[in-house]
Amino acid sequence: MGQSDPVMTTVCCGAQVACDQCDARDLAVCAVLDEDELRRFSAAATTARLEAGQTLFHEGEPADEMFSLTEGMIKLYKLLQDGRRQITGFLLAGDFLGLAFGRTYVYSAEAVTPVRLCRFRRAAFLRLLEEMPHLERNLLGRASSELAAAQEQMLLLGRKTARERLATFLLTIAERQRRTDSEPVDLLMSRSDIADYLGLTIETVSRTLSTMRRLGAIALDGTSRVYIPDRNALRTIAGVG
Amino acid sequence: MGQSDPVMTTVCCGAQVACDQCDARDLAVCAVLDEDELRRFSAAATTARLEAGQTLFHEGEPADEMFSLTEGMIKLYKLLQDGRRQITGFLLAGDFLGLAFGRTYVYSAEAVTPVRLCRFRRAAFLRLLEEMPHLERNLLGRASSELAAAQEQMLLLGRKTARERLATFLLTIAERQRRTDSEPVDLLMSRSDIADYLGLTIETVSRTLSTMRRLGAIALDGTSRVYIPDRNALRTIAGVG
DNA sequence: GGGTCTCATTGACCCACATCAAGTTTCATG
DNA sequence: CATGAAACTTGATGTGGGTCAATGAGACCC
Repeated sequence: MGQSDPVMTTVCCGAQVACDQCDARDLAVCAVLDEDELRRFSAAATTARLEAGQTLFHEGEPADEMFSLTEGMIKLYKLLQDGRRQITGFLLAGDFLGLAFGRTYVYSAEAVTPVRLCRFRRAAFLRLLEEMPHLERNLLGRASSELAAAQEQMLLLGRKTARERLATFLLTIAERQRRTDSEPVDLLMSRSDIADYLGLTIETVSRTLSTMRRLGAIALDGTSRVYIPDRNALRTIAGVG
Repeated sequence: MGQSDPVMTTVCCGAQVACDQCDARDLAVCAVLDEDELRRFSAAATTARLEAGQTLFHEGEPADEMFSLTEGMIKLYKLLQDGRRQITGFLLAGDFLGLAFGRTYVYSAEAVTPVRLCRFRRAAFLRLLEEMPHLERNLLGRASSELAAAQEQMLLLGRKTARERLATFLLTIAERQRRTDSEPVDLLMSRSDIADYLGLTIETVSRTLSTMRRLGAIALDGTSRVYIPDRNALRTIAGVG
């Protein structure tokens, strides 16, 4: 999947208008900019779209663009030469990706669903960063929470059982989607993505979900809709975290 | 280990002098400051010392101090309630820790060797951050590399075998210590720390090191001195990475 | 120099999860 | 609505690394 080139729809101008209508307007880095800053910011941006399965960039490629995700879901992953894959994160609207002070990307990025992004030339973005201290502070805050999430994930990968991993994963998704206890969550990604995110195989993911269903901890509607009748019960299974 | 309170040796003034003699002067965040900035910076700092095994802070405590490590090694870790532990990193001179925009520390920090640190009140540090854009950029750069390291570690924890984990670990240490191929590296930390960093048990760490010794990939001098005769051979075992 | 404490190594056995192999469901397409 | 492919589930079996237990090796102290 995703070996074709990304579809880059460049919007010539009218970026200001686009920002007003943007789903991520209050979530993304641009939320901290004033009107004038936003104008300069959006002038430096073009927009891009990808279909599900398309690759935005590969680990090791020169990192000369940075992105702000405005719609859809993107997964970040790293590969070993024999094809073993570790997904290091799923990004949603408002998330920033591609920040690299080194020369190359340190992970690959691929669309899980159709996505829209704002796209910046690296040099242009770094210039904006110098001009706008808010922006830098916001990115530092983002990096700092991402780091905390990464450490949480290390705890999961290094020390949790399969059942604890799945429970933790479902709770995290439920919180990100801000669903109440009775509303279902939408996984969006495949079993294979979940497995590669949790350091398991698809079979173990499937079996563990089935067991949790049998125990009444979750209910499944189709393959990607999950009901969590009692979040605290799941928290117990997750080993809190 | 490390349940006693940290020993905080507050140096009343003379911080400027201390900076001149500091091992980490060119490695730490202060490396980017000019003379005047450094004066203000060091005025806001006190110094602290910890013995091996002492705890600097615990996960969940209010994060009202931040630290720059100037000497020795500190480990960061997270715990599950039943005591399972994941070490998320080992810090050396020049590393910064405790940066938290949230209210509490997201990990615990404990001295592996005797350490010295510069210590800042959170509010004072954040004020310095506003005044000194270099500083903020430097921290963003640090956060960004830490994030890359964290993702590399997720790949290790989620997808590598015990042998690959150990090989990767030894190579990383060898690079951090900038040893030539023939010089030995010093582990400093215990088998239990290594195990909790690599998501293994002490027995597996020990067995795997013994196997690697038998294969000639490494030689051991005592328990913590490791010779790596051919780093490329180890790289092959590590699955490059 | 012997005692003891901690840490590391080694061995025997076990189990959670991986692997291999069928099915089964879902969904796109004519 | 039939058809095929891809994704998912389930079952049978294997195994890497965990668990439990014993032994060895330093370090420190009297």
